[in-house]
Amino acid sequence: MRAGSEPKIPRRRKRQTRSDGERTRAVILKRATALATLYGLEGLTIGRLADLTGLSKSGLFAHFGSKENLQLAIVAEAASCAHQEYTGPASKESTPKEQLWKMCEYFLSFVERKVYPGGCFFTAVAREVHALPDSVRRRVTRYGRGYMRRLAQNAKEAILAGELETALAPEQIAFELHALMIDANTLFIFQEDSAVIDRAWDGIRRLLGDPGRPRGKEKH
Amino acid sequence: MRAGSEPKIPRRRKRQTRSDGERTRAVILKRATALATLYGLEGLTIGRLADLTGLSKSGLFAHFGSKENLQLAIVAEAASCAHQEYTGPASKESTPKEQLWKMCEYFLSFVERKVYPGGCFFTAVAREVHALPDSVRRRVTRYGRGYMRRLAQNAKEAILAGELETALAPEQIAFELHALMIDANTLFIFQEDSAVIDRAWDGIRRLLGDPGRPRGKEKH
DNA sequence: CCTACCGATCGGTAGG
DNA sequence: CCTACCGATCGGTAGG
Repeated sequence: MRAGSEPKIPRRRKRQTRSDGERTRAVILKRATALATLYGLEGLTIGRLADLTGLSKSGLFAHFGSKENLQLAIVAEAASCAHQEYTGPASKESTPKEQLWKMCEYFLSFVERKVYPGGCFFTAVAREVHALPDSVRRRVTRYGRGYMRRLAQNAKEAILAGELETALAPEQIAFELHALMIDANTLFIFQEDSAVIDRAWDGIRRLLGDPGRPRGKEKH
Repeated sequence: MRAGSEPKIPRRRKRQTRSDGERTRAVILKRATALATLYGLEGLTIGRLADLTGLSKSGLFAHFGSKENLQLAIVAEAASCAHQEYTGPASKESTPKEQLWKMCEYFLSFVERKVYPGGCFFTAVAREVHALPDSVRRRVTRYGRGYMRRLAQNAKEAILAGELETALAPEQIAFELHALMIDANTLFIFQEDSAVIDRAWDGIRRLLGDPGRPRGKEKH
């Protein structure tokens, strides 16, 4: 993630076509999102991002029009990545309980594989909400609420389907799963303590009542 | 916390004595620490802090000598506040298990009373560790590890003393208590969801095996 | 503790 | 997509 180690976007001799411009934009966004997990949406300046992608500051700026639009595009990219990496694949499971398991498994795998150097994007930028433009703040908090609702909804369906025997309310299960996953994310990234992934699994197994289930290391 | 709503530090006619200077410094530090929980240690600029305290930029700067020293002083102030608010009082309890209860109680009370507008200081600045000077980063991460160790040590002593019957390792109990408290802090501050404090308590009670214990709202 | 400054960088613009 | 700028603000300094 050091500036010098990233390949620059190649200059082309002829005028770029529309699809070239879109490809450039996509490359910028992927790097920007990864970088924002380390330095935040405010700490990621246009100048630094321009250096990192090998464009001039104003050349990069032209792709977005304002820093606020850049931030909104980054949030959208992060949401898309999250859908592709953990929320989406979990939806393909056949039962609510299996979906819940996979939500946890894909999320923790996402963290462990360091898809983003700063771990979960929405956790990383949540701390900045007081400093962000309203539009950006709203989308970040909305995503967080949606994720929590999804966990609770899956837990509720699993209980109703008789798959999950528990004395706890679905919202309680959702909160505790969330706490275990998010704290594992944070401690893994910031204290460089990889044992926390296993500790999170220990708690998840007790919540979902399936202690014999294998950890499941396979990639998806 | 708005700039205009805070009283300025009064100008004095005569040259300030040493104790006046120290009082000014203490006032600056308290406001700076509170502000850092919202905007981070990097987002808190010397200019903004000077406006907020009614000093000139260089007048404020003279108290610390560099931004790094200011950040170190803020971290020390936050650690001192944490000791006074939750870790210290919990140490006065007679048994390890009661200490563990109080660690949770005082921490969640600290969050709920909004002692700092951004909640737990160390959680708030943990996200910035990649952008902070080495000296500052080390002290922040060291504090976090010490807090976790304290939870695990208390859990271990409670188990050895026969106060806490559990199948879990002390480190597992520490991690789960930490996760519940930190996620409650985060959701309380950033999603403005006060139900999470009760959800954290629900999880804590199951971990510490004392479901009949009253919540305990009294201030300390 | 102040005024008056420094070079660097911020987000953003003009014009091509 | 570029060069060449803009005013504002950054951390920090000189000198009192």
